[in-house]
Amino acid sequence: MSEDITIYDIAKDLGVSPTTVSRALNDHPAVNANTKKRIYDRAGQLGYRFNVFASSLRSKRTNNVGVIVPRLNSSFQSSVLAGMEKVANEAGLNLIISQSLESFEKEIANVKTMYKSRVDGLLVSLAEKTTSYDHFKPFLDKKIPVLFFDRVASGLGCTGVVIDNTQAGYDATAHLLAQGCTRIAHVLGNPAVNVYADRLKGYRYALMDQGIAFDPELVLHSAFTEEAIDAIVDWVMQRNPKVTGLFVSNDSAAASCIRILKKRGLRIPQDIAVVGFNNEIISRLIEPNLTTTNYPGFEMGEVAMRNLVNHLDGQSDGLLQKTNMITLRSELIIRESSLRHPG
Amino acid sequence: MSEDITIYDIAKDLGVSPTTVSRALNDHPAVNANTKKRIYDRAGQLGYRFNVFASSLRSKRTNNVGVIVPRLNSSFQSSVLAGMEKVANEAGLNLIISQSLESFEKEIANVKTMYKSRVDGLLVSLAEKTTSYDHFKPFLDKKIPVLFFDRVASGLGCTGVVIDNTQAGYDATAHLLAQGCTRIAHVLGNPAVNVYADRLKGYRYALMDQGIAFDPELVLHSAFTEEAIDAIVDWVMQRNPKVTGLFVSNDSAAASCIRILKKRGLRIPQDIAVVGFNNEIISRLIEPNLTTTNYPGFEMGEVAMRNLVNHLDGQSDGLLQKTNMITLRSELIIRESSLRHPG
DNA sequence: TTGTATGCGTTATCAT
DNA sequence: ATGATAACGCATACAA
Repeated sequence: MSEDITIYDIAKDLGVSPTTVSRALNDHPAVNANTKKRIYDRAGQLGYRFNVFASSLRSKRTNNVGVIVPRLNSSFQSSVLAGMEKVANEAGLNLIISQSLESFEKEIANVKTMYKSRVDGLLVSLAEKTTSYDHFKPFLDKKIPVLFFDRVASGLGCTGVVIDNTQAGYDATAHLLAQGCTRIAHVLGNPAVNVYADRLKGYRYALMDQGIAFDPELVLHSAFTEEAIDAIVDWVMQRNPKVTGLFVSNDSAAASCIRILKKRGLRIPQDIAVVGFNNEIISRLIEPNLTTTNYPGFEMGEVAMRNLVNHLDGQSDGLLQKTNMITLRSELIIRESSLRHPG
Repeated sequence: MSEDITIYDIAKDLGVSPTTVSRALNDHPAVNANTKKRIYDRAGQLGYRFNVFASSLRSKRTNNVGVIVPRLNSSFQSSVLAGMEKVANEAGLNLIISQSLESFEKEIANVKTMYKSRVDGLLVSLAEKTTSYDHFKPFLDKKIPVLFFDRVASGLGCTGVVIDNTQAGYDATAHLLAQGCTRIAHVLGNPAVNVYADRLKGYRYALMDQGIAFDPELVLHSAFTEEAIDAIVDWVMQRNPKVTGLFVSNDSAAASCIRILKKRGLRIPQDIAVVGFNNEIISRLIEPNLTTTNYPGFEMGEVAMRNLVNHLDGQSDGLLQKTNMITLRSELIIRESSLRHPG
């Protein structure tokens, strides 16, 4: 457990003041290039390690930003994080990542931990079960920036990075209609979450535009847990008249539905055309391949982090305050699970 | 941006010394229960926030532990992290998580970041591309504990938490042999990684035990990237005499292979029986369902973190030093993709 | 361009 | 059971 080298050691060693060493190591412009080089080199030789705690204590900046996601085990979230990490690295920020596992309690605990860790900013995609936003209040009170991505909180005055879920829901439904489906069932998650609420809205608009009456009997709220999938399929098969199109707001759930529907003797897409959401890897492995909406994960991560960085650097106080929602492009990817009229 | 409350504020407010406040907040036994309660309450009222930086600066402990995983988007890794988080929470430790995306360079950068962050300990599952362990030297030099899980480094004297990959590889191969496959191909990742090397060993032992000569023509090293999958299938189909069993050391790759093999007109398992590895969700969605080896992710996370915690608490200096490898139980899960003789 | 002095908020040490 | 004091390593206001 060798002793840690400090800027005092380097200073003494080189016959300069600790201030100069500090400045040199922070690449301060007012330090002689020569001196700077000598200090850099000596620091390297001595195995100097910058003390983030002393620095944070003094400067009141931690260079840590917190990220809270519902689940880590999705290719979408992994892409988001990769995008965030890229931008954060360039800006010299570290990421503290945690997952809420869709639980409200766990999200509250995570936010509290982030607060105690004194992150400079927070990036959040809300848990499915989140029902209020009080847990973010300490951040807002202290004016620590909070940005949301994908699953955003409304009414907090925080910037959000999203896709146009209403449009995406509309496109998915319109596609099913164009394939000749008239009885289209829609399965979504917690309707308090913007992504599900908006897609449902799009579903209704698309029906409306085709003069088809909205039937609440064709809308199901599901927890999307493994156990819930069987219930979804049961529900679908019990609809009367028969459902000919199924729009599930989640790829894994949609894929599982396809599997079970096939087991029960239904042909996809002839008997039921199926559309998912998110373009997870599974959508290209299930048979038939799943029609879905592509989510720009990496880009969403980049944009969210870039905005936070700009805010922290004070480059965009005016801009960010006014920006309330940043919308990225998404697209419907049509595959065999919904293609009834090839061509 | 209200001013932060410090223990001095609480002390002044209550007419006690800052030392007492510090002790009370750390639940020091030598503080009067009454005083303690008064301090707790007042801290709450004033909105006091513990300053981790001042604390870390003085105590030289950060209560942060770093975790580096190859990829976050797998249900296995997500389980591992959940297990780690559970134990870490109970011990009052925070997790700093980062992904190497299987890249050696990125792993080096991650380790460096963890070092600069002064984590109290490090938990690592190596990247596929990692070829040396020099980047861990700063940790070892400073006697900061490094533990490996799943993909472990040998020769560093660090504890590792693993499953018996040799046995698992043996069981998978023996199962294929029992199903009547004699020409069994094996596809693995970087053979420098223990998990692949050991499973290959198991594959060879199983063949040996059935008196079947090992044929290097039946072993393929793959990067397991999306692009590499087609190459795997091409390779499999070019083997001569025909391959009747396929053991792929990765579930997603195995699932993709099944999909493509089916497209090319082969029946699974009649023409080729397929076995994967890891029991990822995909293994139960692909058709036919994939035979695979179940990995105890959550438990692996718990065990690894528990060992680190014990080490940090100095509870087990003797024990951990001597423990070099902790092996958890895994099991072959037989599903339709390899079942040629039902019963 | 460089240096001096001080403080950030906590905990360790020693004392009472 | 409680307190006084110093120290952790760095950054900054001010001075030169």
